[in-house]
Amino acid sequence: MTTAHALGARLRHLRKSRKLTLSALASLSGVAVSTISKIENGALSPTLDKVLRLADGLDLSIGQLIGEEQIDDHKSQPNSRLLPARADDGIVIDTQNYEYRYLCAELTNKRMVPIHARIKASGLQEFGPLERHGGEEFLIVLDGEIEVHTEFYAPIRLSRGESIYLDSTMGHAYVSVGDQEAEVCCICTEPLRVTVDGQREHDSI
Amino acid sequence: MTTAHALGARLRHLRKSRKLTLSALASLSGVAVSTISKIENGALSPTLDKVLRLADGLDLSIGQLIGEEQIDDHKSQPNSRLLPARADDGIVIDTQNYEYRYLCAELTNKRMVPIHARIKASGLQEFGPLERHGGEEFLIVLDGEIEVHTEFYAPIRLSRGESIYLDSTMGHAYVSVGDQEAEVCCICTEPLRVTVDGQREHDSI
DNA sequence: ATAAAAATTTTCGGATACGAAAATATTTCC
DNA sequence: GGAAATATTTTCGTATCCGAAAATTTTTAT
Repeated sequence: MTTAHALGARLRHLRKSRKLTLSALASLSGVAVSTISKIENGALSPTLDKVLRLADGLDLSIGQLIGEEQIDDHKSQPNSRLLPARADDGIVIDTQNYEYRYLCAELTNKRMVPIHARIKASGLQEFGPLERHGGEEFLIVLDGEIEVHTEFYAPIRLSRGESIYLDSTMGHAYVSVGDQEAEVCCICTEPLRVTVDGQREHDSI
Repeated sequence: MTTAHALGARLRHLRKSRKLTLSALASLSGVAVSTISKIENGALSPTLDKVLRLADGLDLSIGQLIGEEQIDDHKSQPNSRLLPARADDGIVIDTQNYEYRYLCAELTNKRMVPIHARIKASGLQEFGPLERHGGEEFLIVLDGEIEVHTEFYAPIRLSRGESIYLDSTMGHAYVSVGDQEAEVCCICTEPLRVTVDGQREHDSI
């Protein structure tokens, strides 16, 4: 198992990147200098106790220290990305039930997936089986009127300006009401990977 | 530090709840029966190596085993929450620049915060200092026309149906263009905690 | 209730983690 | 370059982890 060695390298990297000396980390963590040195060199397999103290001293969770868990600069690091979506930007994807466009798709690594959609289906039987995927979604009606069908709730009508929040793992379908095709904006927390003609869609986040 | 003892209790609980005997877990994890027994009784402080093997045997991350990290049913467990937001639902919050409502606020523990807002400010000097907070946000113009001012980009105009995605840590301000107050829908990935009259707002997620 | 089986704890010797201090290596400053 | 300061590694004695097997406790079956 390469884990012991990997932890050493990782620890050294984390310590150095914070410009800490062995003794600085020793006093932060309460672990002896010599012990940290040996851990970094893979010369011993530390007890949990020491690892926890070190994680604490470095202000990390143990998962982050041993590399199981991502070190999340996401939250603290002030990013400054921005991308507007114009009226007809993006590739239009045409499916049985929706004609939709991913908004701001050029911006990658987003935490939300905004989608503009025109709802073609106007009845549940026309729609087919309910859709389900990971995460949560929020939808707001931009134009027209829709009906939201789900696995566990009675159908819900939404008109222009109204919105809904739901767990995407629950089966769901949006259909237009009336003769006009409704327009909506839907924001998901996870990429859809909807199947189109049996093929998996590209990542959209 | 009560940690050693706590880990023991936790481990025992996790093992029992899976109906595993010491020797069953021993063969799953590769840690000797006697060692597991001692760990459970707090009679020794295990090495990281053993803890990792145990976590692996129990199919947990180390953070989950020692209790730093939630055992996350979130991802696998299919939730089925749903909440529509009607045209005038929710409490209206009136600030200098925006008059806004949290949508679907009755649904808690969401991963996104949807907000409906009317943009009162119509110039940057009227707006005051740029806002900044954690996470990311997506905004779509429902009515009227707005101008997006940010810390690092030239102002961007958006009209009805257009949208923008940005990192909320970057300073930003939305102002209406023209005499009409624009209406927008904004979705954030983290609660805002905007200060109103110096007081921190309640959680909105 | 008693024996047999299974599960857990204890024992004990060898292996190894640990920290203080010594030895070595690296950096800083004339 | 050389001395002083700082940082890191090594040494070594003690404490403790670890696993095999023995001892004990708990469960099962009759």
